[in-house]
Amino acid sequence: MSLCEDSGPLALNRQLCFALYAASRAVTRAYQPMLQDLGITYPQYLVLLVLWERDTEEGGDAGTSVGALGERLMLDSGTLTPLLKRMEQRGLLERRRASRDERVTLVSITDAGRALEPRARAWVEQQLDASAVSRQEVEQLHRQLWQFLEKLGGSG
Amino acid sequence: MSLCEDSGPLALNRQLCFALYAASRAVTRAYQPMLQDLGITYPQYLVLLVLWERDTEEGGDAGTSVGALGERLMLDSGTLTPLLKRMEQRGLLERRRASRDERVTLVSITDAGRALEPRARAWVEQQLDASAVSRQEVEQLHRQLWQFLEKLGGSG
DNA sequence: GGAAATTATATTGTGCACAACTCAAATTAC
DNA sequence: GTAATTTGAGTTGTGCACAATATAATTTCC
Repeated sequence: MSLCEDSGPLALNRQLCFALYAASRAVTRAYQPMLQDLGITYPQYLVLLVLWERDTEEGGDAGTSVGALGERLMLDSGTLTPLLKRMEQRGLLERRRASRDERVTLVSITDAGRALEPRARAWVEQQLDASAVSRQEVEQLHRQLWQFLEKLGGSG
Repeated sequence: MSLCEDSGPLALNRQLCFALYAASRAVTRAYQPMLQDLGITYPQYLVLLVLWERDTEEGGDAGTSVGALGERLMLDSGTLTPLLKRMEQRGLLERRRASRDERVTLVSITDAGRALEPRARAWVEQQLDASAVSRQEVEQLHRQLWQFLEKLGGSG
């Protein structure tokens, strides 16, 4: 790919920032068949991943606050609030105010939301098996990305 | 980071897809001070990178078609057309129809657009020098991302 | 050479991201 | 105990992404 080969004063860094940007969108595109089948979007899927996870923990059904979701997904309320409302309208989750602190909105998964988990899991497993990318490559890339993310966060 | 450590049925793949998504947004955030200084957005910066590059080639000023830009940035006309119109309004580039083929819109950089290049380059160089991430790490991550992108494209 | 198919861009509509702001509830300081 | 501050969601406005569609110019095929 020519983007990967040429050089120039801005080339090195552009390529990392652009490679990240392009790879992120490519992965979202790769998820589209599954997401369309489930009737959700990619960020909605990420929200479900967090809720599914909390759901299987003990004492899980207290709900997850919008703030906790945002910290986990690195998204703010301006993104999450309308997204969660759409998911609530589709019956995938419920939102209610916390009685202990009325400022907090607690989100909890519904049965309809739970029902999507095995379908998503099956698809992901199948993709990993069928993929040209080995699990080892996936793990290595993942590790490097988190190292990079931590250094970005630490240095500004 | 707990996102990087826990496990579960959907964990491995989620972490790569989410790591890419989070890293891409983190990089965009890291560019914000420079972008705000130049008065542009991140995708607009990517467009300028392509135009700056073509500008320094010989016979560069024939302009770049919307299609060529889209292929390079992996974006379609639905994204590019309004973005390019905003950049045109800010005087960073010009759009005109190709005389050889009236379907084609040619984009060419203006002096105002050219003037941003040294400022962007200086900032990027400075960031690379000041960063906690070594150039070697940047290069390795970049290489792996392109390998991954090529495999994604090849296998679906 | 004219109808049909193709191509390049533009338009429309939905859903993120995110900055900036509002507002109410809770905390703190005094 | 109440005024000032902080905190957690929500709102508003701008700008991507991208699917689906539209439109007009070009090419292809008889």
